[in-house]
Order: sequence, then C-alpha cells, then structure tokens
Amino acid sequence: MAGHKKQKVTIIDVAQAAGVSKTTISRYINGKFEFMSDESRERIAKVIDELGYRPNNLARSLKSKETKVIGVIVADITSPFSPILLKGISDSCERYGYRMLIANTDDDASKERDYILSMIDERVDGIIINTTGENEEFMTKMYNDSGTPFILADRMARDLVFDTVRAADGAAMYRALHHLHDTGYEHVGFFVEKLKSSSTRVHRYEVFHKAYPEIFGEGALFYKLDASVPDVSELQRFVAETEDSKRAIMTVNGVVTMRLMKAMWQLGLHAPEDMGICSFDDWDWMSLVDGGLTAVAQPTYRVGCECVKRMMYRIHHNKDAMPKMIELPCELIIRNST
Amino acid sequence: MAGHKKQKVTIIDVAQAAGVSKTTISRYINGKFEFMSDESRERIAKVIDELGYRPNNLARSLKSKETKVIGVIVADITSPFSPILLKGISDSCERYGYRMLIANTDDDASKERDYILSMIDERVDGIIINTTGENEEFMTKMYNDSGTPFILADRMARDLVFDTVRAADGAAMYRALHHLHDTGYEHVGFFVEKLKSSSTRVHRYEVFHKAYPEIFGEGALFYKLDASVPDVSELQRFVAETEDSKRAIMTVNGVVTMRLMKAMWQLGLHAPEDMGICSFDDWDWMSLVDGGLTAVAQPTYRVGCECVKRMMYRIHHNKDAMPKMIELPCELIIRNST
DNA sequence: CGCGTTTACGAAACCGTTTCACTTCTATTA
DNA sequence: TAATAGAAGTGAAACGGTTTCGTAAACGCG
Repeated sequence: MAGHKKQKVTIIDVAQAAGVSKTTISRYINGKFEFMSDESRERIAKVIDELGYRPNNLARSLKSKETKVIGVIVADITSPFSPILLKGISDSCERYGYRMLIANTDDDASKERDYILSMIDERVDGIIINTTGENEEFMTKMYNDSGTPFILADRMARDLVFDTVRAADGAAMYRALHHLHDTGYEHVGFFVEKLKSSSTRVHRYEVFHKAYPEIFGEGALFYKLDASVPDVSELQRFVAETEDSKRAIMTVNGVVTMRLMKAMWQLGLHAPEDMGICSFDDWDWMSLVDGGLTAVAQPTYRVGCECVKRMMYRIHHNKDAMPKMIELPCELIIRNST
Repeated sequence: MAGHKKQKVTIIDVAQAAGVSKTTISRYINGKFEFMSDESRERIAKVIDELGYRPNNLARSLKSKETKVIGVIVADITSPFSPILLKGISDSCERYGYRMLIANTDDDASKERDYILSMIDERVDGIIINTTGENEEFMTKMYNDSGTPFILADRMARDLVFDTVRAADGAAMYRALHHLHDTGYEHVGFFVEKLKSSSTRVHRYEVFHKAYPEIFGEGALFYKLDASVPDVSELQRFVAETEDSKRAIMTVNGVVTMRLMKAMWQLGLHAPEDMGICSFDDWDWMSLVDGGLTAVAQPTYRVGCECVKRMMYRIHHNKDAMPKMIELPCELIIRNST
C-alpha cells in the first residue's frame, strides 16, 4: 500500500513534448540560458507550464549533493523560547530558499544523537542545534565524517569547536544588577533550578556570582534560592533573612519566574512593595502580572536569524571557517516590579 | 563551493568489502534476511559496522517513492498553540519512524501554497496542515495531482474534503456557559477579534450566539466585544451597560484573554469581584493572574497525535478512505476567576 | 576558401538505492 | 537417477534528475 503516488510528469516527458533532449530541459530548470536559443527557451517554458511539470527534488539532490534543507534540533519545543527561535530560523531560511527539517529531543542526549544521524542520512545541508550539551565529541565526529556543518543556537558547548550564536547574557546580568542597585535594592536573591552541566543556567549563575559583590559591595550577602524545591520554603527563607531591608529577586529564566510568581501569590506577596522582581527572559504574560515585570528580553528571534546567516556563509563561502562565537545583546525592560 | 560533502561510503563499498553483490546488502538493510545465509548476514553486519556505512536516504526514497517525512504547515508558529501541536505530531512521528518538515505561513494563503508545492516537490509522504482556510480548491487539486494526503489540524475547511482533527469546542462552549450560568452570572460578554472567513473564531462565535439565549433565556442581552479595538473602550462599555449586575466575560481564545487582562489592569478591575472571566484556551500563565483564570483547555497535544495516527492509517492502510472529522473533547478548568 | 571560434544542443555516464528476472547450488522426492 | 524445489544469491535496469564531453552548424576573418 505504501508509496503508491500518482505518476508524475518527468523531465523526459517535458523533453519529448518540447522536442529537445532532457539535458536542455535540465539547463532550463537551472537557469542556464547562456547556450540556448530564445526559441527553445520559450517552447520549453510553454510545455512546462502546460504539463504542470515540477522537478523531483530527491533526484536533483541525489546528483547535486545539496538538498536546500537545513536540520533544526531543539531541546524543548514547548519552551516559549523555541517558537521564537524557530520563527527566526524559518523566516531567514525562506529568504535563502531553504526548508527546515525539525526535531525535538526533550533534552535527551541519546535522542539528540539519533536525530543528528537521521538528518545526516537525509543529507541536510547543515544542522542548527539547541544542544543538550552532552554530545560534543559525537558532533565533532559527525562533522568530520560527513562534512555537515553544525551551528549551536543559544546553548554553547565546552569548547568553541562550532559556530555559536547566543545572547550576551553576561552583559545583561551586569546591566540588570546595576539597575537593581541604582533603584536602591540592598539584597538580591538569585532564583535558579538545579544546575546541570555546561548549560545556560550555569553561565548565568556564574556571572551573577561574580557580578554581585562587584556591584553590591564585597560584603554583600549572597542568596541562592533553589527553584527546584516545590514548596514555598526557599522564598520564605529569603523573606525572613532579609527582613526590613529593600530586597529583590532575580530569576535565572522564564520558567523559574513563573514558579516565583506562583510562590509569591501563595504567600500573598506583591511586587514591588514586598519585593522587587527582575526576570531573565521576557515572555508575553510578564507584562500582565503585578502590573508588569521588569525583565531581560533575549534576542531570540535574531539568534535564529544569525544562525541561518552564519550557516549560509559556511555553506556557500567558507566550509572551513574558524568557529566563531556570535553574541547578541539583550534588552532590559523596566516595568512596574522594580 | 556548495555541495562538497566528504565522500561517504556507499552500498558498493560495503558489497565489495563483504564479497557479495549490492542486492544482498540492500536486502540486509531492509531486513529481508530470507534469502541469506547466517554467515553472509554476520559478515555484512560486521562490514557495515566497520565501515560506518549509512544508507543514503535520498537514493532510497527516489527509488522506493516514500520518504518517511511528513510535512507540517502551521499558520503561526509563535502562537502558544503551535508548539504543543508540534510536540504531539513530533512525538507520534517518532513512534512511527517519521521525520517532520515544518513550515510557517504567517497566515498567508500564498505562502501556504508555496510551501505545499515545495513539500510535494520534496516528496513528503503526507501533509498535516493548520490551514489559513483559503486554499481548499488548491489543496484538492494538489491531492488529485500528486496523491499526497492532507490532514487538517484544528482549523477546518468549508467542506469535509480532508480528514480533520479538532477540538470539540462547541461542546466546550456549552459547558462553559452552563458553568457561568450555574455560578450565578447574569450577563456574559463575548470578547472576540475581527472575524475572518471560516476560522475557529467564527465557529466559536456562532456557537456562543446559539447557546447564549438557550442557557441564559431568550431575552438575555447579547454582548459582543471587539477585541481588535486597541483601547479599553469596549470593556468600559460592557461594564457600564451591565452596571449593578453579576457579569462575566468569555474570550474567544488565549490571545484575546491576554488583551482582556491588560485592559482590566488598566481599568483597575479584578476577577472575580468586578467581573468573572472564562478563557477559551488555557495557557500556562493563566494559572497565575488574579489567582488563576477559569479556562477551557484544548486537547492540542492529542490533536497532534491524532493527526499523525490518521495519516499513518491513510498512508499504510487506506489511501482513499472517506474524509473523516475527528473531534477531541476539551476540558473546563475552574479556577478563581469565576 | 580555409580555418578557428562560438553557439546550441545531445549522448552517455553518474548519483546510491531498489527490484525484477535470472542463475547456481544443494537437498529432496518420485 | 532424473526431475524438482527451494535456498542463496547475482546482474542489470530502473528512479529522475545533473553534468561532462563531444560535435554539428553557423559565423568571423584574413
């Protein structure tokens, strides 16, 4: 039952109808008009139109070795981050005439490997990957074996072996902490989930750790709140420890911000009266709660665009360019909560 | 520069190394061990492993006429609806061994046509589409020409010419209105954007229009609020007109709910004191604002799964099955706002 | 007019599989 | 013992294009 498509019109049908060889038709399709009489060209155009001919991309790619498809692997498609990234990639691909094969790994390194293999089998021209971070050597091997270029979106690998496009969240962290300090906050708690290897989380935490004493003074008390704890105890602890002082919380990402909002609601706390809030990630609903949260907006859409741009450079201009780190600035959006 | 991949090992290399013909290798790859000695089989396995051979899917598909790729076309990838749908599709595809080629149309009918063509050129085995609704005849023609099956996700076409999988939002609307009525609300305003042809919006509006008098009584005043108006005037009008009575607003979808929350914040209104709220669509942040919004949760993930399931049936069992409408139940989640 | 060049096109090889039609060898059966 | 059936393959033709190379005809030029 499978695989029984209608018989489509092939290049040979067109050639016969136009009274030329398929070579000529092929040239026509590929826009090589240099050595073709106007007469032939017009006749071919007419025949193609009449027959409704469309070249078979599989056959084309088999010979030409390029599919005009780029593979996109995201770690979690349901995260609000992914659709924006995908839109950036999609819009750019469209401009360059590329299509996207998309896969979702659920942050599972083994699935990630499977999808990479599968995409290479499919002969994609390149892979943009929001990686779990655990397949660095595997990807290196794949790159060496197949020559398929990889570009890392948002999440970086340990070493800079692949082009990487990401938000300049370090700079943004400094900017946000300065803002909190300038606004008069005395203590800032950092709300973060359990740290996994080499992730964005770790990087943000490290920057916070470094920046906090620089900005709030050497002796400033450092608060790290564990957002993985399901109840509100961590938040209560922070509130208790900072009694009578002006305090704020900085979250590590949007998911954590959401958990924070839930916990605050449970404790009846409101921003900015009871506590300032600055969210890393600016998701659409954040402009709604408590009159709007101050947030660091990531350049996610542009990250997608830059990934494609860099991919095009690699594919068309310099297959073996040195891996490059491209950092895009974040924006601090100051709202009601600080 | 383009298209210069490393030379990969082909079936011929494997055949030579194993000392058999490529036919045999092909059989091995496709699991047809019937005509093969155990000896050969083991040798081939070993050689494939040593050489790291992976069959070229382009070549395979060219001959076999199936790509194991299904095309997915969404109208708006940035809508919170899309990632959930995609996850449903993705998870199911994975189970069946299919990959996804994804495109985003920005609700543009002409882009939709381009992507359909492009996917057919790519020889996808089927297309799941969250359609703009304006290409019904085009899709019919494409189906007739190419035999590529279409399955409509969530949005339906005028006539039932394609399989359609959607939420049973009619039933959900009745359920929600009954809930509002039972809770004691006297007036319900329906908050909806400008109506476009044959969309989900129109359907929900029609059901509301029909159900409202049935549930709230023949003489019940009917309020339709235009969510496309950027300022808060529509909301003010509703509040003024329903003065001193228990009132609620039902939204047509999550985007509109968000606009409503913004407007309410601007006017200093809160649920449920000033006005009940029932949202069509339950997005994650809705459990946060005003202590949680009562909402109709769509079975979006399952819609994705069912699309794939139906697609598999069509591809593998019955190419020419009668188009079928598959409706999945919604869930009413009662929270603080009503 | 002879000769080199350009123009316009075709034949055939090739891309990496699958598949059809056959062959060869061994074991069983009448 | 000859006939036959099945096991275990093989060779070559697809699949639908692209690309290389070759060449006939037309043209320019001294």
